[in-house]
Amino acid sequence: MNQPWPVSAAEARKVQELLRADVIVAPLPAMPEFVAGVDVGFEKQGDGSVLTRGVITVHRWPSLELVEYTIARVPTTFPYIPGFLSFRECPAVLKAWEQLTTKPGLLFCDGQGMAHPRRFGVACHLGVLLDVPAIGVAKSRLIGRHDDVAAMKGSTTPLLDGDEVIGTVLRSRNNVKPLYISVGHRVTLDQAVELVDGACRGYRLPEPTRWADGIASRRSGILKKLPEWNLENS
DNA sequence: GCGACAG
DNA sequence: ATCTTGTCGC
Repeated sequence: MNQPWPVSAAEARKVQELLRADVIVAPLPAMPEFVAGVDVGFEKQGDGSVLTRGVITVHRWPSLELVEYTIARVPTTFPYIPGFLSFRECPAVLKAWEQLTTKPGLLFCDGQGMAHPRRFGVACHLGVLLDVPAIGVAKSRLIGRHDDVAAMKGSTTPLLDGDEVIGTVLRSRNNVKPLYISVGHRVTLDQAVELVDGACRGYRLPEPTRWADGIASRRSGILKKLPEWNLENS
């Protein structure tokens, strides 16, 4: 887990083609006691440099109450290139993982899992590196085609790349843009969809993702609900 | 060459 | 992702 990190898309591509063989698609044996939301944000520094801010929120299942969260910052080294997002975001997330007191047994990652050109999106990358079950929860499509999804919450339609099912488009809330769900690691697609749907509490994003996203993007709505927000935290 | 393109 | 205000709808 501490090999030289890719610096170019060409190197990153080789890493993806090597690690994709480690992705395991199998049912989660039992629901873990803790699940987590993973997301990333960026901070421009005065000198023009950029810091990547990784956030992991841990929740008890099935109440989804927040039990802990960590924030880690690292210099941003990899550019944003569609298909190579994980190489830009993982370093900060791995650091945030090391800071956790309670290691969760399932990750809700912001981005694609196998619904990726080489079947190795950020959810697969994190799941394999940490060897923890992971689900890809993306807010928009990277690749694949699909029919329109019914407007009612809970509706789904398969995401296809040719004749291969690479994910599921899920309407997590009435009349809102659907979510793109895919397997990250150690879960089946049907399970992933069921878990995401079961983790939604009236909002478009499942709770873990919503909290991690709120903290990573520094939205006051979520920040003010944090246990100790009067101090000089994040 | 042209268009698409997670965050 | 980030830069940014108000506004339409349930």
